[in-house]
Amino acid sequence: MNRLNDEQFAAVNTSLGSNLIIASAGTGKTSTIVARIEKLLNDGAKANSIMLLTFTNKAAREMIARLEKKLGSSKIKGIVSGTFHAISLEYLKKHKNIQLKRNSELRALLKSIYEKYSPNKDDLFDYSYLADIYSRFNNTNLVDDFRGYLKTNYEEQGDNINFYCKVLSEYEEQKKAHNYYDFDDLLLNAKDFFTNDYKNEPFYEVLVDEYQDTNNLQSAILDAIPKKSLFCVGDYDQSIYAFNGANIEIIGSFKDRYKNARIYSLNKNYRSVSNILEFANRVITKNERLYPKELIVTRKEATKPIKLHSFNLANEQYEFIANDILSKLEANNRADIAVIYRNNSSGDLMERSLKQKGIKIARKGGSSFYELKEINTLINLANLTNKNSDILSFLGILLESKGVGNAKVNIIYKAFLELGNGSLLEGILRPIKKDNYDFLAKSDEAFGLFASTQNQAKQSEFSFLATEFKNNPVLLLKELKFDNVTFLEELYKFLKENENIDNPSVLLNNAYSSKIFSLIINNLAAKRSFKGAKIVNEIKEQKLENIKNNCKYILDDAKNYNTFKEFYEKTILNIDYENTKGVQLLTVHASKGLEFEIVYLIDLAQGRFPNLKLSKSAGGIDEERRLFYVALTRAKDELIMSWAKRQKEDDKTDAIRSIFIDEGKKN
DNA sequence: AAATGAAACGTTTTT
DNA sequence: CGTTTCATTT
Repeated sequence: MNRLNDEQFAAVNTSLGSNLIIASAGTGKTSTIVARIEKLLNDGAKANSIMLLTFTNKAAREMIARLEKKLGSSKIKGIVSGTFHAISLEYLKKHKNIQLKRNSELRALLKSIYEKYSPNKDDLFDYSYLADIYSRFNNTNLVDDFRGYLKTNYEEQGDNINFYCKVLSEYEEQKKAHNYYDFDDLLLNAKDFFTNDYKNEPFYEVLVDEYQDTNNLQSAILDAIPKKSLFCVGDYDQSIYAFNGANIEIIGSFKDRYKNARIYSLNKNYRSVSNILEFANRVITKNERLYPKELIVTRKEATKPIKLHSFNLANEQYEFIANDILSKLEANNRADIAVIYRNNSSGDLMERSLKQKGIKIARKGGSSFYELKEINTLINLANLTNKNSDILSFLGILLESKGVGNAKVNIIYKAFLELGNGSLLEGILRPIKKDNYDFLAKSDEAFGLFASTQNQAKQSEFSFLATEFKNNPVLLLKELKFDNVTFLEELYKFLKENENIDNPSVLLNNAYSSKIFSLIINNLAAKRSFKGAKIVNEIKEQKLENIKNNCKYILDDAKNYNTFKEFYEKTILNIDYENTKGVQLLTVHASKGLEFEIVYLIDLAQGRFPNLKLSKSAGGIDEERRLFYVALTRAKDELIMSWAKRQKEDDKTDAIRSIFIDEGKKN
């Protein structure tokens, strides 16, 4: 779509200031943003004075690619683009030492502090819920401190609040000591940075895509960025991230918050055929209209009827859909077909049914790829070769050694740190030499376990080790068992050979083919192949194959980066590898911004979608309805809905079909 | 006191 | 499936 329609043209050519573009689903929002940037550049704006904020890094990449195709790379070089998080990191790391960490890793840290102080009471929030609340607080409340926030919102927790505050303040101290940052820290620090430390020229214009999903903190960052003009594009009907703090009021109150704000809307839908669009429109009009708008059909061709299939059992549904997809593969590309669901768990069984029929799939998200143990192990191993003494990576690796738990990891970690004068890597590779190591015992009570009389005898026990590692004083630790020692030696070998390698592809490939890695994944495959108290060898082989396949993705992806740190940060920011070669399996949330010729919308049982438990909190039933609307409007030509009365055979009651289906039906 | 292994549990969504 | 809990082992 190269030519702009009247609505788009008006938006693209608006003057500098505060502009909000209400872009309904499929109305050419991306083209509009791309055209706007092109116009700014033609007006003489410097590329590096344009900032483009998107919800995913993939979206940013695609828009930049489109601009590059149109204008050539030299003209657009310097445009600041990416998610709030990615751009924040970009700026912050110029001034600070930032060790970006995955949420799951930092949760482990929080957990350990939580458990250290935990009073034995049964009305306590568990650490994970506490982490959620804390994150919510950070993203939404810019006024109170955490204690005040808890007192206001969780008054009934009483004295527990003191405990929570203590845990979180120590957590913050720990993070600071290691320079650990999580997603929220990136935003919090970015807000500070743009408020106090940003000294360059103001931006010519800041453009924001998916504006309906910004939260209060992100909105504050926007306000803090010095700029001449703001260009926000969004659709309140597609606001689906309330759980993440997204505040629909931000788009709703645009006119009130910015003086002389101009509002444009894009209503002509180029994506979907009429019956799908009309269905979606009927559903979404049940929600309050924040700005008047309507979706206008432009595709007037004949339509295929929207289908609805009902089943008694979820598995029958998956089976049917797999067959239905199979029948369409002659006429359609796999990647033009999507199966969309509310909960990731729907994807697991759907995936299995499709695979059984030999249909290639590409699944997005899910039990996050980067949270897989094998992937984390690979990344942790590589991460240990760099110079910072990363206890979280060390913990991740050492816990895989039999007979080592949290407590022992700590002892070993501290010993290496002492022996390396503060550097873990040095402690493992080149421990300092002393006549005796009693000083370790005095430095921390954990080392009370050292006894100099035992030291000599103990050390000689390990003379069989093949490497220099046999002389490492860490072996004096009396709680190291035979297995642990050989495990540590394998770690030593890996680090020794890779300490000076920074190329992520080489480093990860070496980690992948290392002995220590094969030890770990063997255990992992064994764990995953337990059937009734026994390891089934056939399954184990298959799991091992799975693990290796998972690793291949990441080994492939690593080729795109020059330094390990760059790779590491990008994987955490979820700058994902392309996988568009199969039938697309994805959650509604992950489908945002995408479109497919054929869409299967599955598991539309009341309770599941809308999720009734959740609709009592956060965005409520309206948000669930918006989710449904987003799912519907992904479909270009064909929409097939389905649901089952029972998820499992032994479910006690039958579900009814989603009320949203009935809302969309013509009267 | 720490680690293990078996058994029960529950499971939204993402940067 | 991974996580949590509990009883048992080291």
